[in-house]
Amino acid sequence: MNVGFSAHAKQPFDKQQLFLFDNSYPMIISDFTSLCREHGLAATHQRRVIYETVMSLEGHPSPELIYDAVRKKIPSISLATVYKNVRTFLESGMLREVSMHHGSIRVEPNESEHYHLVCTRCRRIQDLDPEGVQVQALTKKRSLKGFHVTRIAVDVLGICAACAGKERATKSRRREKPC
Amino acid sequence: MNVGFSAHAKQPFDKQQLFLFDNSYPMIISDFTSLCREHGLAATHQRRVIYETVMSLEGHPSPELIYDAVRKKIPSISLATVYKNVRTFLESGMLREVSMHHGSIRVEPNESEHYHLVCTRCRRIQDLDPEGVQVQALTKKRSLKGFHVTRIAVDVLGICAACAGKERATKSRRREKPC
DNA sequence: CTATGTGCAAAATCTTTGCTTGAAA
DNA sequence: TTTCAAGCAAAGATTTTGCACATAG
Repeated sequence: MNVGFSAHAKQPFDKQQLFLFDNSYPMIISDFTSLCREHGLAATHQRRVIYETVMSLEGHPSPELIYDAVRKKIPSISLATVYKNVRTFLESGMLREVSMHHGSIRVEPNESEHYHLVCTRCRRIQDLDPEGVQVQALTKKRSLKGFHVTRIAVDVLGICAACAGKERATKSRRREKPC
Repeated sequence: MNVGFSAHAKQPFDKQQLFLFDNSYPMIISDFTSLCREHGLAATHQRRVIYETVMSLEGHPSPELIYDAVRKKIPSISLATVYKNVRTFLESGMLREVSMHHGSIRVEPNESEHYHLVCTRCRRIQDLDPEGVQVQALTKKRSLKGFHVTRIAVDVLGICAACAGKERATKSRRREKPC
């Protein structure tokens, strides 16, 4: 089941208009409170403002930038609260990351062409053979104009077998060290 | 022009065996010293050990992990030297990152399916329409076994127009704030 | 009421910087 | 012998944590 915005609902964040796609027909769910309930979270004022702020921002904001924007509406909010809630939203699936943040730089010693399998729970990275997948079509797009392509990185995101097992056992949502 | 290792040169890092592919035929270049010369870097002992250590490591090591491994060979090396050289190698193209590290988490408010155009110089991220590119073939690979795929992220890496312009003007290699 | 979230301050990580000494070209 | 790198210590940036108080359910 996917949660998403209608194509135009984006710009000034037309608040209570979230849609829930069920692979068959869209159904309207009331508001942020329901969205939180869907994800098992308390619908606090701070959360609502953080979420709406993120959705209203252009680009790919960092926690600091979100904090700066949220402070205009709740001057007393703390950076820790923004961090905690961004993390909570990411873990619950209400928001997602541009690409998996590993906390530190990761160097790639494997010089051969390959993709990655990245676990969003434990952040483990495994190499993946690219056989039969052609993303090179991307380098021919006119929308690239001015951009000099050097490489195309493909990350297959999901839950690794080890984490899926643990999940069933513990129901924990905590971020974990790589399996 | 691509610099790479032969398929089997990987395991215990068969040192002086680097190959230079010219899109036509491979030619052998002498050693680490030549590789450094190719990239305009001084071939110091520390650099050699750091580079060889990275290439010998399995997985996708962080600077800390590289530091731990290098210290076994040069106990007096400093973490700062490892950081400086990892950065130097990444910027010169002698090594590459698993995926672009942005220093902080980046949240994706755009819920529609799209890819990213990422500048490796200024790290700016732009959205890219995925029209006509099918990476879904990846979800059918048997090598995925046990991994539950939720999303496939595609990053087109390269140099944005603004950075390409600056490069020509200043020849600077410094990491810069997004254009 | 009871469980969860917030705010604050402090700590833990990760990374860079300035400067002096040392090594490479 | 000049230029670039290493080592060290300190600072800067990013993220998490513990705890007292507040709020949602």
